[in-house]
Amino acid sequence: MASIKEIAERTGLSIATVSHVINGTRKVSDKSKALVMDAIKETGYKPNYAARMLRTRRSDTVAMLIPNVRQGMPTNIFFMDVLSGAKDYLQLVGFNLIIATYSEEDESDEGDLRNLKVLRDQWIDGFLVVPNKKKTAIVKNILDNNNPIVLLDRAVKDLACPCVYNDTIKISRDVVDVLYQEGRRRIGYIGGSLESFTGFDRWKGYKEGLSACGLKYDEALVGISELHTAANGYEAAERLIENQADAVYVSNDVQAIGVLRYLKEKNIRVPKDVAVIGFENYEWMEICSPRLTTVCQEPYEMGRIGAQMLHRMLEDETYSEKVVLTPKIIFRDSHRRE
Amino acid sequence: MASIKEIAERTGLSIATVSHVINGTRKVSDKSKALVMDAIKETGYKPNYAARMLRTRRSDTVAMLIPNVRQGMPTNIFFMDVLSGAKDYLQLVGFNLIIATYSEEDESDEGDLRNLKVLRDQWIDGFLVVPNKKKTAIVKNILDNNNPIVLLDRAVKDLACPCVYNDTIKISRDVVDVLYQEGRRRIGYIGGSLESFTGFDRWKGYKEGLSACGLKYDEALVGISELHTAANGYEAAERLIENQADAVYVSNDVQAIGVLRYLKEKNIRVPKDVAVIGFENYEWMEICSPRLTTVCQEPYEMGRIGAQMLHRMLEDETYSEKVVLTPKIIFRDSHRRE
DNA sequence: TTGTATGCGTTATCAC
DNA sequence: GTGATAACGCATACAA
Repeated sequence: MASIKEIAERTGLSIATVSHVINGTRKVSDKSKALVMDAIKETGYKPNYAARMLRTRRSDTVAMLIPNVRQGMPTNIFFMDVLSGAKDYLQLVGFNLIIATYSEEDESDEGDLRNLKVLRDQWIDGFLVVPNKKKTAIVKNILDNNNPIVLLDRAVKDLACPCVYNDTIKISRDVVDVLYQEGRRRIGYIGGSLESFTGFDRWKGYKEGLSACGLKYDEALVGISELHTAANGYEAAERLIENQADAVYVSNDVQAIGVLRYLKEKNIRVPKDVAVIGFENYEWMEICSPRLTTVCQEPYEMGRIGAQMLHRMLEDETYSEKVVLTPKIIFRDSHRRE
Repeated sequence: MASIKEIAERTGLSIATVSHVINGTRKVSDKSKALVMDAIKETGYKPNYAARMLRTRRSDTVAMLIPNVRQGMPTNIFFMDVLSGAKDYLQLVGFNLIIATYSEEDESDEGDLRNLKVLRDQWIDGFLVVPNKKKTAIVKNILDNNNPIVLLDRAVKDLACPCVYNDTIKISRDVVDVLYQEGRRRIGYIGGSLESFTGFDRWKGYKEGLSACGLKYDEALVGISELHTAANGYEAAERLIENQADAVYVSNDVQAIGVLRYLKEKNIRVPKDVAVIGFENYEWMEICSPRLTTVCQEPYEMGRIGAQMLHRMLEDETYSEKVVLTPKIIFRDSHRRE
């Protein structure tokens, strides 16, 4: 591998000049410039990443930390889209993106801090993190080390750091309102753990939505489960239906699968007997019977904007912002009165 | 940030000894060892990644290159699983994983080579690549630079490099056989471009399967489209049904969505009127009507094995292997005679 | 407009 | 068992 020294020798110029040509960091005569360019082309010279990094203390690399994703799960579409958004932006501005995960189940913070090489070695310029309510240690660790960080998807309220997240509470209120407008009065809720950021907000919005409509919050119509599995959704649906729910807001895609399976098995007509509104907006929701009305987040945008914010933070230390995205409801057939 | 020099000073030992303690690379007295460990703990010293990299010429970082993924697509589940498998293994053995994508549409090879920073800068220890039939330039470029590479999902036959892929031809033959055993005689095929590795093999297996059953290959029962979209699947289904297909093998998940939508709209009963076998094995296929019988690949395994192979190549230059995975058919309800 | 020389933090070679 | 020191390739302060 050719080095800058070789280019200098070939061109009869100094290392300094060559370096300045490469980085455009001071005035160089056109003649020298051309000389250097030619030599670079001939030798196929590439600046040594490690050497540059050692000198400049910048790696042009950011890491994205997400919770461990289960195999074959629709949720993976969400994370992949977030990832794509971030990656597309970073690739554009010449940054590398490292991907790492932490375990959602493992309770010990120390485990993550020990296992995440990317946190241990201090060479990453900045972090994009999808945080977990139980695992704020990772975020704190990054902040303690004075590393730039942008939180994705979930805002950590007691932590003053930049983030991009969805206004889940508002959209959940809207969902309830839609169902109410369609004449539903026993509107149920199925969702994930209240210990999770997203689980809590979606549930909170549901509750607020009820009272905005003048409806009572009824535990019998609420199914919360720690794990997001189709089986959980199935069981929750069973209970809600037994308690005469006439509408269900399922606040995550995996449980929605279970809910739909239950309704189909029991020949409960959607939306005639029970209206359903789901979460996330994937193509496959088009082929449910009937086509599923859902809340639509914009994961790609979230990733892209987050990466952009982080990039800006790397150039301007004082920059900090909280960006709130507004999810939309995609109206299909499963919510409306027939 | 504390450096190795500081540790040396604190302990009264030399830099060399400290380095050897850290790397376990030569005998050091227990006493010195303890001294160093203590100093490291006190100062929170971390070896400088760039400096080490500069010296050793190893980054302990590999990059995964995949085709650009469209937003909200089930295919993303597949890639995310591949990614997870690779990442889990690499995280375990202390490697970083960089993720980058190339555009499937962009015809110019040069575009990718120019835009992919990870290919330009030569600091990645090895590559995991999901190749594209039209874009072998990326693979060749990596090989030309003498970088270790493992191909994922798709084997490039004229290129002798290690890979993990599925025996798609065989499983496609099996799919046809299953439908034949169920009494179907007008078995159609819907899939993606024959210009793609996967598209070609699935189609080839279908064709071979037909002749193994003594059935004629009939163009009227075959719908190939360049783009994998639900809309394409829809149109293809329309044509096949008009031509009296009594079974359809849809060889990718996105088009399957379109096919199912068409059949539902036209009230064509599955599997009574038309049997359907799909591809990929995601949870949402459970809630189709009826539950969709599908070919099941193991993307997570593929990623994990690929990473493992690459890791081994980095330690042993002579190592090279081709691993063939065997997909399975997940039997649900959409294939069987009622 | 250009060149010289120093140092970034390691690892590894050689010497003791 | 241990230490001194060169070298990795680059960016930059200082000098000309």
